[in-house]
Amino acid sequence: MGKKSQTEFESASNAELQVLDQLWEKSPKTVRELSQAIYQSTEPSSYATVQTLLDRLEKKGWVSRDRSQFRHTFSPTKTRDFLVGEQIQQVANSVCDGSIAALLGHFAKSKPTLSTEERLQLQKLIDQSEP
Amino acid sequence: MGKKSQTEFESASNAELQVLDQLWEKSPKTVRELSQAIYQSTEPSSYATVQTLLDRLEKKGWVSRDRSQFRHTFSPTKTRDFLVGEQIQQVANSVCDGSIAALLGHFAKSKPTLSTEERLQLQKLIDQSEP
DNA sequence: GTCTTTCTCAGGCATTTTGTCTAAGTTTCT
DNA sequence: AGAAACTTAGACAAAATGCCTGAGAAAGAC
Repeated sequence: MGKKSQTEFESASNAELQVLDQLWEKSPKTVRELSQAIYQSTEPSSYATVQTLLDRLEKKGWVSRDRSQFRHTFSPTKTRDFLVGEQIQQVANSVCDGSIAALLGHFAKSKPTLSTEERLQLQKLIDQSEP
Repeated sequence: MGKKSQTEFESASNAELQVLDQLWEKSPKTVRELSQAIYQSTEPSSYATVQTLLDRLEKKGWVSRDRSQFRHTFSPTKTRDFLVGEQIQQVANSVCDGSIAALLGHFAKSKPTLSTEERLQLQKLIDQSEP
C-alpha cells in the first residue's frame, strides 16, 4: 500500500477535456470541426481558443497533430480509459496515500447503495482481474 | 446514467488536504498543533499559513472552528469517506458525464489487474450495497 | 497572377487558485 | 506592566485557466 505513480501526468483542464471528448468520439478532426462542435461557431475567436486548447493538449501529450497537410488534424494519444485510470490514481494519491485499495474502501463507505448497473461494472472489474 | 451531483462542493487544495489529514487523525486541534505537525515549526510564518488554510477550509465548509476559548480549536465536518466520494463523483462528472457506472467501466479497462487487497475491497463494496 | 479566404503561429490578457507571509490589534500569563 | 501567544485582515507572487488579437503563410477562386 502507499504506492505512488511514478509517471506523473499533466492533467487536462475542463475546456481541454471537451476537446478530448470530441476526439474520442471520432478522430482525426480539424480545428474547424472542433470549434463548430464545441462552440457552435467558427468565428476567429472561438477558432483560436480551440487552437490554444489543442496546443496545450499536445504539449501535455494528450493529443497528436498531423502536420503533413496544410489543414492539421488531431487525434487523441490516450484512451478515455487511461484518463480515468489516471484521475482515479490522482485521487488516491491526494487522499489515500496512493493506495487504490484504500480508496475503494473509503468509496464503499461513502456510497451506501450502488445501482444494479454500478454493481455489475464492479463485478466485472473483479472477475476480469483474477491474478 | 448521466446524473449530476446537485450539491456542488468546493474542493480542497493539496495544502488544505494536509490540514484535513491531521484533523482526521485526531481532533479537535489548535493552529499550533497543526503548524507543528505539518511544517515542523511554529514560526509566525508557518503558523499564519496554517491559519489561512484553516480559514479557507472553514469557508468551504470542511472544518468547524470552536471560538469559545481564546485558543480556537478545529475539527473536520466531513469524513474522509465523504471526501473520497466527492472526488470520485468529480472525476465521473468531468470524464463520464457524471455516471459512476461508466466510470467504473472505464476504470476496469484501465486497470487490467488488481491486487488481492483491491479485489477484496471491491467485493466488500458490492456485497454491502445490495439495493 | 492577383485577391480573398483559411490556416498556423506567437503572444497577450484578465481572472481565479494556491501557497505563503507581514502587520496590527487582542487576550492571557507572569 | 510587559512579554508571549492568538486572531484578524490583507497582501503577494506564481501558476492555471479560458479567451482573444494580430501577423504572416498556404490554398483556392476568378
